[in-house]
Amino acid sequence: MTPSRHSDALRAAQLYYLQDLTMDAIARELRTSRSTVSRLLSSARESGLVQIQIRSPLDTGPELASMIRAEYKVDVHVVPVVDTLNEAETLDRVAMQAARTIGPLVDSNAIIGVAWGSTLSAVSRHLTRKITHDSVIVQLNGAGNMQTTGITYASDIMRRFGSAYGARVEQFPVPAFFDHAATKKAMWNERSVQRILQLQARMSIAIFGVGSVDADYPSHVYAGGYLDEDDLNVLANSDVVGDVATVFFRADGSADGITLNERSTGPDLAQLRQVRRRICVVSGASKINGLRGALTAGLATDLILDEATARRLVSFDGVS
Amino acid sequence: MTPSRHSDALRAAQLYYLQDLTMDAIARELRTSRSTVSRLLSSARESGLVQIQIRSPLDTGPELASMIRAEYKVDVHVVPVVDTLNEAETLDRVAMQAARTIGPLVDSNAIIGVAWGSTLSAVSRHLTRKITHDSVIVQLNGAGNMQTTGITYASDIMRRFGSAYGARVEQFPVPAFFDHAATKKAMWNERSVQRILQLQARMSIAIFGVGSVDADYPSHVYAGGYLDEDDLNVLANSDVVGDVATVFFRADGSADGITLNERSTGPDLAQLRQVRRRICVVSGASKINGLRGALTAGLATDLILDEATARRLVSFDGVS
DNA sequence: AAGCACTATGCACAAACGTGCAGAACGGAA
DNA sequence: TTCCGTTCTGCACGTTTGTGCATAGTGCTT
Repeated sequence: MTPSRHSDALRAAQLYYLQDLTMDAIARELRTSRSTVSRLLSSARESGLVQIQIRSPLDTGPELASMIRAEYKVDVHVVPVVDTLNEAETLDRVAMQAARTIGPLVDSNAIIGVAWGSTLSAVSRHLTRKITHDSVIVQLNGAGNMQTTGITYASDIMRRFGSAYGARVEQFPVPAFFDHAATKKAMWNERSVQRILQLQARMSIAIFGVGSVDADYPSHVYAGGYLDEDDLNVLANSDVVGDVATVFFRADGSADGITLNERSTGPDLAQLRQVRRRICVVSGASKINGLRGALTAGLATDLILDEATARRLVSFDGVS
Repeated sequence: MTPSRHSDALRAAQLYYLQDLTMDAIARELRTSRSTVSRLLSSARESGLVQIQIRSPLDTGPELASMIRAEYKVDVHVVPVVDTLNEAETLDRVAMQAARTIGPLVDSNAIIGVAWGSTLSAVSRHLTRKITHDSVIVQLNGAGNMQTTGITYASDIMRRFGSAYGARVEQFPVPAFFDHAATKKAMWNERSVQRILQLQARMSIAIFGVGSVDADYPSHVYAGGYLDEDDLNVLANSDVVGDVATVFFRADGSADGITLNERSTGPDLAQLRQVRRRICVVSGASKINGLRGALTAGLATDLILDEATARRLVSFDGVS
C-alpha cells in the first residue's frame, strides 16, 4: 500500500514534528494504532522525509569549533567523543555524524564526487536515505591496484551512496596510480575517461577523507599495495605530508613538483578547489599532519572531525 | 552558566539526533542526570539549535498539494486537519505549522516583511526561536485606524517575530488607510517613512495572510473600523475579492484602478512580487475567493493552508 | 558575611515510545 | 477457490522520555 502509506507518513510527520501531537493523538486522527504511527514516523525519518539538522551557532565563544573555523575558514563540525572510545568506535561516530550532516546538503541535480578509503567506507554505511532526482555519484579517483581491480571495495562505497540518494553511480575504472605518467596521459584522452572527468569538473559536492603519511594506522593508500617500495621511499624522503583522493601535498598546501601526482588519478588540487562544497571527514588524531596540509591547501569547505583530533589541531597551531 | 550550558546542549543534540544515543547514555557522557539531558535537548530545540524540517516530496501523485502546486506555481504545505476541529483550532494548527516552516527559511541578514491580522497574530505566537544576526523585521503596512493607533495589536506581532529571531524590529507608524490619497503622497516623502519603504524594497522574505471580502468571519480589515461605510460600499459594489496587507485586488489578480489602494499603506503588488520568498498563510475555507485572487496575482511563492481550504481550492478550479 | 532571589539539578513518578510476536490482510500461483 | 508466502497491524511489555517538586547551587545586594 505504498500510495496512501506514504501520504500517511507525511501526515504523521507533520503532526508529530510540526505540531507536537503525541503518537496517540495522531493514531486517532489517522484511525490506526499508535504502533503503526510509530512505524510511520520511523519510515519518514528513514526515507529522508523528515530532516533533522543541527546548526551550530557560528559565534560560540572561544571553542574548538570556532577556533578552527577562524584559522582555516571552514565550516567545522566537531563530533563529541569520550576518551574511552577506541579508534574504530570513534570512526563510527564520526562517520555517522558525517553521514547525517551530508544528508541535508544533497539535493536534486547534484553531482557528488566521492573518494574511497576506510573513512568513506564508514560514512557510506551510515547514510540516511533521501530521495533526489537526477543526482549523480561520481568516483573521484581510481581504485585498482597491483593485486585487485579495487572494484569491490570502492564500488561498495559508491553503490551505498547511490542507493541512499537514489542517484546514478559513475565508477572510475582505472588503477589508483598508473605505472607510467604517459599511460595516464593516453587514458585521459579516451572518451570513456573523458566522460568521468567532465562529470568531475561539474561536481557540486565532493566528499573525501585525508591520508597522512605518518599516521599510526597508515591509510589504504600507503599500505594496500597501491604503491611499490620505490614510491613509498620517495614519499618518505620528500616533504609530502598527506593526500586527498590519492593526490599528494606538502604541509604548506603546495603540490607542485610532486612526481607521483602525475601518475595519480585523483582530481588535481586546483580543480578540487573549484567545487562549491568540499566535505572532508577525518577521524583519528594521527592524521593530523595530513589534515593540516589539506586545510592549508584550502581543499575543504566543510570539515567533520572527532573532538580529540580537533583539540590537537588547535593545540598544534598554538605551539607553532 | 550560559557558556558551558550552551555547548552541552549542542553536544547533547549531536549525540541524540545525529548519533541516536539515548538520553541515558548522553547523561553518562556529560556526567549529569538524564533529566538534565532531557532539558538540554528541549532548550536546543527551543533555541533553534536543532532544526527539524519536512521536505514534502515534490512529486507525490495526484494529491492536493501537487495539484495546487501545478496550478499556481507555488510551494504548498497542506496542514492536515480533522473535520472535528473548529475555526480557532484550525487556525492554531495552521499557524503552528507555518511558524515551524518559516523557521528554516529565516537566516542572518534577512529583511523580513510582516503583515498583521488574526492569521499573522496566531503565527507569531508559535514561532520557534532561531538565533540570527543583523536580521530586520519590517512592518508591511500601517495598522492605525479611526479608534486606535493600532500600536498594541500589530506591534505585538512584530515584537514576537523580532524576539524569536533576535532581529531588529521596524514598525510602520501610519494608519492602515489614509483618509486622503494626498496625505499618503506627502507622507511617502518624509524621511522617516522613506526609511521603512526602503527596507521594504530590500525584503528577502514577506509573510502575510489574505483577506477575503466575502469571508464568513470578515478579516480585521473589513470589520475593525479601518474603513468607513462609504469605503465598504464601494468595495462591495466593485469586483474586488480580497487583499494582502491592505492592498486590494480582483479575482483575475489585477489591481489597477482600485482607488482604495491609493490610500492604502501596504506595498503595491508589483513591489511585493519582487520579494524572493513570499509566504502566504491561510486558514479557513471562507477565504477562498481572496486566496484565489492572491494566487492568480502571483503574490506568493509559498503557501501554507489547511486541508479543507486546499480541497476547496482545487475543487473550485475543477468546476470553473 | 549574611540574606535573598533566581536558576539549575536530581529524584520519582507518569506519560510516551519502540519492538517482538502472533494473528489478519493481502497478493499472486496453482 | 485454495494455498502459501509476504506484508501489515495491534497488543503487550519493557524501555525511554517529560515534568512537578524539593533541594542545592549561584550571583547579587546590603
